[in-house]
Amino acid sequence: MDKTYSPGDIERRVYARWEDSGWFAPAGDGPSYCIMIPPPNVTGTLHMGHAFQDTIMDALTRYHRMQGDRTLWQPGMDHAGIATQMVVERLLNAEGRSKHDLGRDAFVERVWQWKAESGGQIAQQLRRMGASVDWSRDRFTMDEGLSAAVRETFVSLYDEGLIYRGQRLVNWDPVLHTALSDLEVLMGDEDGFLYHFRYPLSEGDGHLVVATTRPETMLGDSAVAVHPADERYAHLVGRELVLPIVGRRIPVIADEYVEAEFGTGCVKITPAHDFNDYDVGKRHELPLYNVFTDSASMNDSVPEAYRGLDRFDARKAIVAEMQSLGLLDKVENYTVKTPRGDRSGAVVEPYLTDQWYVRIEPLAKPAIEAVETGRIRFVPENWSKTYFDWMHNIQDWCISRQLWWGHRIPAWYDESGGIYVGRDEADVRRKYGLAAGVPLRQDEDVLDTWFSSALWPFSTLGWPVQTRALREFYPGSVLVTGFDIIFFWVARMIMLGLKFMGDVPFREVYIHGLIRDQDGQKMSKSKGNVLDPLDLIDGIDLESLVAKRTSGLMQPHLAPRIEKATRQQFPAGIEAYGADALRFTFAALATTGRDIRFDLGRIDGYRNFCNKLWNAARFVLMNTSAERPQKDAPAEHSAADRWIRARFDATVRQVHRHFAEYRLDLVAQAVYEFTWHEYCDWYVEMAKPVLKGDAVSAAARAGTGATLLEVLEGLLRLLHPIMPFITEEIWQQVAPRAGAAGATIMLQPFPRAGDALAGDAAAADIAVADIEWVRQFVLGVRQIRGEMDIAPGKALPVLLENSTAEDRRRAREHAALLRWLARLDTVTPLDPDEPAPPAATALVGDLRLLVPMQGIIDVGAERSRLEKQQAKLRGELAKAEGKLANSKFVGNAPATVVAQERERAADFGRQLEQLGEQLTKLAALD
RNA sequence: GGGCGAUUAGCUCAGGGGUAGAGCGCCACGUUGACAUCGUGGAGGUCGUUGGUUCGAAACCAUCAUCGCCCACCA
Repeated sequence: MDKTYSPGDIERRVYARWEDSGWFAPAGDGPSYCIMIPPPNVTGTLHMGHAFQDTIMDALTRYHRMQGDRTLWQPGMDHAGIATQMVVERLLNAEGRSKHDLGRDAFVERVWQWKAESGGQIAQQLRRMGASVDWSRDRFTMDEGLSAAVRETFVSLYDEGLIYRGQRLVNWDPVLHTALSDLEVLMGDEDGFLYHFRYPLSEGDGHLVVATTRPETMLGDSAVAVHPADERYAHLVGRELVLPIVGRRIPVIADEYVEAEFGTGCVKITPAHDFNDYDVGKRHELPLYNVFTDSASMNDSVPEAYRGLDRFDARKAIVAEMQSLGLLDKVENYTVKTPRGDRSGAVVEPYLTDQWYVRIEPLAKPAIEAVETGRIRFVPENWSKTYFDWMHNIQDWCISRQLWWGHRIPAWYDESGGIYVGRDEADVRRKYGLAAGVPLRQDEDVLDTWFSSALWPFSTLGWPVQTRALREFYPGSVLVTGFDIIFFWVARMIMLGLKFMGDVPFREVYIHGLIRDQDGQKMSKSKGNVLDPLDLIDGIDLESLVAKRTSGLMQPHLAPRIEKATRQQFPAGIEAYGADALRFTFAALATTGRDIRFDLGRIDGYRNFCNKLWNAARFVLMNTSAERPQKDAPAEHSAADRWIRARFDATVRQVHRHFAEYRLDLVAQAVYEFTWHEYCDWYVEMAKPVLKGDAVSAAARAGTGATLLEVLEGLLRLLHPIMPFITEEIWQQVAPRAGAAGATIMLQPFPRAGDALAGDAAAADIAVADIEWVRQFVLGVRQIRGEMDIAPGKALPVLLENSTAEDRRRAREHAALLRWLARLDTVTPLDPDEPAPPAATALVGDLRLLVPMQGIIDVGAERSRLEKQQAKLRGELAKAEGKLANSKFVGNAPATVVAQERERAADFGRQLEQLGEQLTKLAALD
């Protein structure tokens, strides 16, 4: 083995072997365990959020697989309608063509071609992360099977009256020319203006002043509304105004919707271009005047001067004309709530169109109950509140999109507009008894991408065919996802899963936090703070990193700033940390449900952790026999052996508990602590005198060798779910010596509580107590050494004062250990009446360790050292005594707490006494 | 306007009614045959504010402050 762990050489080889061997597929006859991957967009590449999420899912998957569960981690990708169409359109544009030049069929063909050539890069990147998904079951939402599931659900919902077609206002993206669901519209605060316009009365003098942020829509006004209780305007209700520029007569109406306190208390009503106005219009039976084209320029219904103008140009022109007419009352600066499409960034318009909707309430009801009754559990629990809030206020879901890439809506129209819904045209003709001669044309629209995503938990398993996989793996065990898609995806899966499978799609929903940069900023291309997980695995030099971050920017003028920040933060580029270090970092940061600042310091530390493990393994391999020990060869376990086994066992128990609670951060912390600070820092050091000492029996040597190997082998299995690569690589060498057989660590049993323990519990208890004593002893000597500046290499004599028989037994039995760990020369108990030489002191309970000072130690320094300890102890003692003197404490606190406090106070007292004695002796030397 | 979350060491974060923790960083010492991606020792915190509950609060409750996020139709 090399002196330093170098992941690059190992990871690809190890992964290829796992994949080629088919080990990711469900196996065995244990209970089913299933996680569905949230399908990444086919256009996507792996970002930090994916890498984090994949680490969590893979750790859970590997843990359960090792537990013997029949485990499936289902992979796949999403066709991502709008995103993918935009990518391919951009490519066409670069060739100087548009999708209309190609026509629908050729365009769709082109998208498939793009997918075959450049789509799904993320699958390769997932492999680099070590993801143990079952590639043999890989799915794509536009696969024939999944498309059949989409058609089946659509037809079924339609037949049941849960899907309908209707004309109403939708969120219209005038750039992409498609409808959007409410969720795809992002509301933002933007600087704008509030314009106050005068609308003259049609008869007599006077006018009303209306305030609007959207002057261009006034061309479509069909009323002005005031509040019914607003006395200022009560006399005008029912009269008419002349709509300026247009000249149309419009009524003044009264409606509760108006807030009398806002602005002038008069609102212009434009039913065709505002969701609220639409409702007002309905209540008052107002006419709708649509003034926009589908690109949101003015249509032919408006006065000639405005026809064809873009909406924002029209706005300026209308304000100018109102001003020249003397009808512009005033203009105020105003923060405008602006809706934008989440993909295009275009300002979205409420626009009157025919669209398909899912009637959501009947589906939402059981989905709410499923969470209320605990059939689905959110982790952490508080996300269920978010879920309920949304589900209780949910609106019908607009599922049609005016795109070409996606699942075409399985609806056909006859020449008079009759609607027929079926699996295909033949099915429709059969179902509705339409003769072959009746011309039918299919709906041009496709379905919202999230419609097919909502079916993912069962469509991937073969539904509507009743497959074995469906029986085995539905419902899934847990869904691992970010809170940002609870509405988009989680809620819809629950609704459709309950509807079509009659059961929840998963038992638990584990919601993880969002990965942010070291300053808490969201990572984004335009901020230039994106980290690519692959760069953390493989490393990247500074110039490549700068080039990567500054190329392809939407706003190229940001490049210099990004470059500067990048050069400052990564003067030497990014080191190659390896996938395991990255995964361990994610696991360690995976505290539930809060944002995560990705701190490079952490990954640095965990790379070192990999190296530590690697070197511990090197030590073990170099110092144990390659021969498997004979079954009946005499082996004898030392206290240290029993101690480390007990510690390992305690760690195993913790890990199981933390996995059950999805606390990967605590799993990581527990295994880190054990590996570094118990196994390496103490046990490996304790093993050295046994393995290398002269006066050691073969049986003792065998016992320690076996313990080193067996605990390491178990530890590798314990670490495997989080660090699959390095554990596999080491395990291949360690396992045979530790008596473990098998082709791969990933199919070995996960350590169970009790496995590692050797011998009876009583012996283990004694061993643990002895080793704790040894550690206190060693720490005491080291502290003297460190604080008194004694060379680490200098062997010291230690005298034991005030020792019990137990102390002397321990000192005798563990003399070799003490000498090695604390670099001691001799350990000598003093008789009770034997005079002690001047010495530096450390306490182990009531036992006083003395390091004689002649020539080594400065009396003054030792005194001030002891005085410092004394001061600390006095503080603690005062606190404890204060409590004990408080009769309320003694009277009310539980007896055990009081007893514990008494004990503490007594301990402090004794220690102070010891220190005091020692100080007196030192004082006598001055 | 509603809702949620956060506030603990210089930084990133655990913890949780009775002794304040980790990693990184910092200081000192160290080329002891696993590892300098290391070892040993050390310094460093009145746990955001103000009240309350309690024998006891960093933890529970309330209030405020600051920051972040989600939802919502005052034009």
